[in-house]
Amino acid sequence: MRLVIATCSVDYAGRLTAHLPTATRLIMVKADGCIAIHADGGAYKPLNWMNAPNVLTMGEGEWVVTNPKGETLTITLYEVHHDSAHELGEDPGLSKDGVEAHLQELLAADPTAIAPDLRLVRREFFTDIGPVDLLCRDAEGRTVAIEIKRRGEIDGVEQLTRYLERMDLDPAFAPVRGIFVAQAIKPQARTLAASRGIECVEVDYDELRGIESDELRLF
Amino acid sequence: MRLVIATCSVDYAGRLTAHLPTATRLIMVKADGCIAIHADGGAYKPLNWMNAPNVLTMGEGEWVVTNPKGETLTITLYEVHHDSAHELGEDPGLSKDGVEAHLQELLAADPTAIAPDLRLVRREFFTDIGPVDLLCRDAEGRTVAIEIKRRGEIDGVEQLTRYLERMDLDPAFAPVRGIFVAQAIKPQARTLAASRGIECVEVDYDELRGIESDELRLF
DNA sequence: GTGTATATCTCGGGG
DNA sequence: CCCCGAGGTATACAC
Repeated sequence: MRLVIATCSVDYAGRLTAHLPTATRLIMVKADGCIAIHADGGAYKPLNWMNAPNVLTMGEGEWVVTNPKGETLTITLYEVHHDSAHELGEDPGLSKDGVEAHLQELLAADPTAIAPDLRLVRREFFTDIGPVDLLCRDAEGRTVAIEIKRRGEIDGVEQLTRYLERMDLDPAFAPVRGIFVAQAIKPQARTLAASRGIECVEVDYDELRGIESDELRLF
Repeated sequence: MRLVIATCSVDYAGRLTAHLPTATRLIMVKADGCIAIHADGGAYKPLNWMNAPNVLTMGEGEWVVTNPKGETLTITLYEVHHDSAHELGEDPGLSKDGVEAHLQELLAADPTAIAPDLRLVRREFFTDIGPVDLLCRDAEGRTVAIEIKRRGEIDGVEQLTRYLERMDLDPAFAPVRGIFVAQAIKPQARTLAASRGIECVEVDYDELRGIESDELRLF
């Protein structure tokens, strides 16, 4: 990784055009070729950047980065205050816990946490417009499509609505019952769901993990 | 801005928990207090970060960052390879061109670029679920709701559909004609729009700017 | 503050 | 390659 602190101006031309007036900034050049220009504030997002793959041409006081899509980033250097290079090596990468995938896993293992009469038919059931998180059947033998979100907002209801619309076209499934599941469901999402006949269920992630642990302990 | 290259491990506990095994990385500390940990590759997003406002406690071989929401980032330092601080000063900020706002401006100035019989009634017409980009009337006197996007994807069609549903409840408007406008419209968005009776129009940004320039030149 | 829409979103997975 | 969906999304802006 190369770190350059320089007084510079920057121009990006690609999906949009953007210009940075002259000021002192950090230019970060990573081993994979991607470049980011940071100011001394404003969260983690750089002011300008260019992802790999790209080609970096370092001219006299001007760096030009181009990528295969025809986007260009032009850095005009007026003064370099610092320039150092560092060998970092491969990064073992980040491990995460607590995201939707895990929530889906827990609920797939025990759909009765959503409603007592559910049994799982498939996880990630593919319709031609995308995957339904959980496909179940209820006590009456009705097909149940379940959309799981960490946070229950309007988007998720829209998504489930699309799946329901689609599956209702198939007589083998129709009429499909829809359940929207999240750790917390916002009032507007709840209202929209209600107006479309979709049930809402809130689940507690920690509690689910607790239940799972308890069940494991029984064996 | 302080730049530290160090062999370290990192743990984040907050909206989720995440762990980074020991490796050499860049730790960037910005003037506003926000911290980002970068590997030597993988685009501009840091592996871990903590935005301002937060409190950084630098102990012996361990930095702990906490924010008001109770999230914590713990950096365990094993070896520091580089440590430098730099005065960057205020950044004048980025100016952009070519985003949706400008596209909307150009089309508001001349809705006939969308369809020859349109005349503008209002820009940013507020319904109770959000603003319609352009509200027009056509030659037949029908109300036309127009949603403008840089890239035409399914979300935009959903958005326009919600506005149309809403406005159709008002007899003063119904039946509302819907037009989805973008520089390029993806096939699935087109299909969804068609199934909902929404028209699709692609516009060329450079051409619009050209037309605008021509008109200005006439005066 | 909540709600809504945007982003050069980024990033990853599946067909 | 595109499409789709998630994100510790972040960010801006209206109410």
